[in-house]
Parts: sequence; structure tokens; C-alpha cells
Amino acid sequence: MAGKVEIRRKALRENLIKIADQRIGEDGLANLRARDLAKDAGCALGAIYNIFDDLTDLILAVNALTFKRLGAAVAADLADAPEQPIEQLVVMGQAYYHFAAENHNHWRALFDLPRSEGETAPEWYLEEMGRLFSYIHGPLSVLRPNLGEKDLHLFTRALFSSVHGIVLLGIDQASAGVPEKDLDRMIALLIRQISK
Amino acid sequence: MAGKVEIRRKALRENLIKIADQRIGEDGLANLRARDLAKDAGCALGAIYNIFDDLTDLILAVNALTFKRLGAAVAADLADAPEQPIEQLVVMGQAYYHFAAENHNHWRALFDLPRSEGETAPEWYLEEMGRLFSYIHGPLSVLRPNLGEKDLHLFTRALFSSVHGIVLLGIDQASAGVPEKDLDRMIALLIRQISK
DNA sequence: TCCTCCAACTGAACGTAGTTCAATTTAACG
DNA sequence: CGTTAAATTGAACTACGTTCAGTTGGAGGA
Repeated sequence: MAGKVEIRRKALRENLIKIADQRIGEDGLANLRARDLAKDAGCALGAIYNIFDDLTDLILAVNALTFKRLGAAVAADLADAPEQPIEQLVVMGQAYYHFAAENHNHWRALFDLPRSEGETAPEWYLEEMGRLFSYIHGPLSVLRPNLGEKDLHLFTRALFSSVHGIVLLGIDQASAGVPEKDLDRMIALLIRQISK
Repeated sequence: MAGKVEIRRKALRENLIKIADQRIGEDGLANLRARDLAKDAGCALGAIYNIFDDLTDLILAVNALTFKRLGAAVAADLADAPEQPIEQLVVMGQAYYHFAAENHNHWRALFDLPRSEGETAPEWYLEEMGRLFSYIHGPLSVLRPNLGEKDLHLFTRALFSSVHGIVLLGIDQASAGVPEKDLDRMIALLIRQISK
């Protein structure tokens, strides 16, 4: 019966991720507590540390889920988009914004997780980021066929970063915020202008 | 002699801000400790709380300094800039980036300070933000004379947010980072394209 | 100059975190 | 079913921000 332990561990692992995912969604990353997790999961406090190195490790697992959902949301909206490259970029930008708005706490957790000095993001993080980039890269390469590969990559990154910045400052700051209609419009304006 | 106390309080206040400013610059916001501050300032732990409501209050004072320095840095580079509006925008964008790169920890502290749920940023924060926006608003209004006032404001905000996003993801993520040359180029490309 | 009183200052103590580890429980195997 | 090693537990440890009862020291009057 080599496995009873592994099965239980695996179940607890999934359970902990599910519960942390819920709590982050409801209360935000800053309100996640190891003791709450243990209570909700019906396990000992120390059990968390049998499975994860530390809370950061657990949060990374939640962030992986969030990243997958984000990718899926963007892909779903993209599927219904017109086939003009520029419209696809607009749809993607707005899909990114809508996901961030509707999953604020989850989305923030992607970027709020403090990575200690000089530590690089985990590999899957870069991969998921790359997937998002590749969505942009396609339409952009059609719009800008004269750009070299390196410049195209820079441009792709710049476009993503720009939309990210608009969403971040638009949603996040209590700086009087920007109404949803306006944010959608800002994103569309930016992308149309940048892709022209 | 109505004043000996006030003088000491004021001196300690300035001293604490100076020390917190240094520590944030050297070790980052996340490594700021009340006990370290007290030790460095040669005061009691509780003394900090006679002067500031809490550490957040002190950090806000440091951030106010940082914001002033940021504004001054942008203004200084702007003073040497060509008079073409588009070049001024490029210079400002790159000045923002250079400030962020050279004062990474200070710059991050501006945005990393956790504001508890629904709390709005302090007034001076919005004012300084407004000052940065007004730098952009001028040249942009020359470049886009046909835009309405509201759209111009949206565009101004979008432009700032875009540069902010590029700097944030370019500097911050350990995502293989973007070389300085490339970031300068990305910012210039974006601004030229967006202002066209 | 000295005394008195009250505001200001002090730092030990408190509450709340994440994390650890000695003691206990439990699963795997002969 | 007994033995043993690994897994699990939760009280304890450490490290924070913050508080507050006790003490100190300054300002005004005698």
C-alpha cells in the first residue's frame, strides 16, 4: 500500500490551495493567515509546512491558478474577436482589464507577492507571461511587418506593459479612480494609436 | 519658554524622516523596522508614536520627499529639453524611468505602501500626481489640439500610466529584465507613436 | 532658587504574525 | 500483531507593530 500518505498529502495540498484561493479572492492577499488556513482545512498549523516551504510557496500555487484563469479569459474573448489584428489587440487589452477588475484581489496577488531581493520569478511565471506576450506578438507582427524580430519583441512588451500600467493606476490607486467606460476607452485609444 | 518641547519634537521628527528615508533607500520599504529607527535616531521605541500615528504615517512623510525629488528630477531634465512638444514628452518619460532606476527602493515605496481597503491616497499625493500630469498635459495639448478637454485628460493619464507600466515591468520583475538601452528605446517608441 | 504639577517620554509588555521542532501518532512491513 | 521509521501535531519561539503604566523633566508661581 505504498501511497496512503501520498494520497492524503495530495488531497491536503489541493485543499489548501483551494482555500487559500478563496480567501485571497475574498479578503485579499494581505489578509491571508496561516492559522485561518489550517482551521478551514481542518489540519494542524504545522501541516501547511509539511507541504509548502512557506506561505509564499502556497501563494505561488494560487497565483499559478490565477494566471491560468487570466490566460483563459483573454483567450476566450479573443475567440469571439473580429479578425482584424488591431481589433484583436483591443479585445485582448480590454479582456485583461476586465479580468483585473472582476478578480481584483487575485490579480493584485500576482504582483504584490514580495519576492525577496534578487530572487527571480519561478519558471512557470515567465512561461505564462510568455503566453500572454505571444497573444500580442501575432497580431502586432501583422500590423508591423517591417519591424525586426527584436524590435517586435520590445514593442510587444511595451504594449503589454502599457495596458498593465493603465489598468494598475486606473483600478488600483484610490486616486479618484477612472470609470470603467473611460478605462475601456483609454485602452482602445492607446492600442489603436500604438498599432497604427 | 514655550517651545523647548516643540523644538525637540520637530528635530526628532525631521531626524526620523531622514533616517527612514535612508533605510528605505538602502534596504527597501519591506526592511524598515520601528526598532531600528529608534536605535538609529537614539530615541525610545514609543517616541516614534508620539510623533507619527504609525509607521505608515512616517513612510508617507518619506514618500512626500521622494515625490518632490521625482518632480524635481523630471523638471530638471525638462529644462534642458528641446522645445518640440514630442521631444519634451520623451525626455520626461525617460527622466521618470531614470529616476525610478536610480532610486528603485524609494520609487517602489511610493506604490508599495499598503493602503487599507477603500482608504484614499492623501491629498498631497494626488497633488503631486497632478503636477506630473500637468507636465504631460502641456505638450500633449499642443500635439493634439483637436482633442476635447476630457479626452486630453484621459490621454494624459494614459500616457503616464503607460510609461509607468513599462518602467514597472522593465525594472521590477525579475522577468529577465530589460536592458537600460532598450527601456529608453521602448519609452521613446511608445511616446512618439502615441503622440503622432 | 526651589517646589509643584502636568504633559511628555520611556521601554517593558501585549497581541498577532510566520515558522520550528520535540513529542506523539500512524502507516508500512516482517 | 509488534516494530520502527516517517509523518503529523500544536505548543513554543521569534519577530514584528503598537500600547500604556510608570517615570521624567519642563514651565510657572512662591
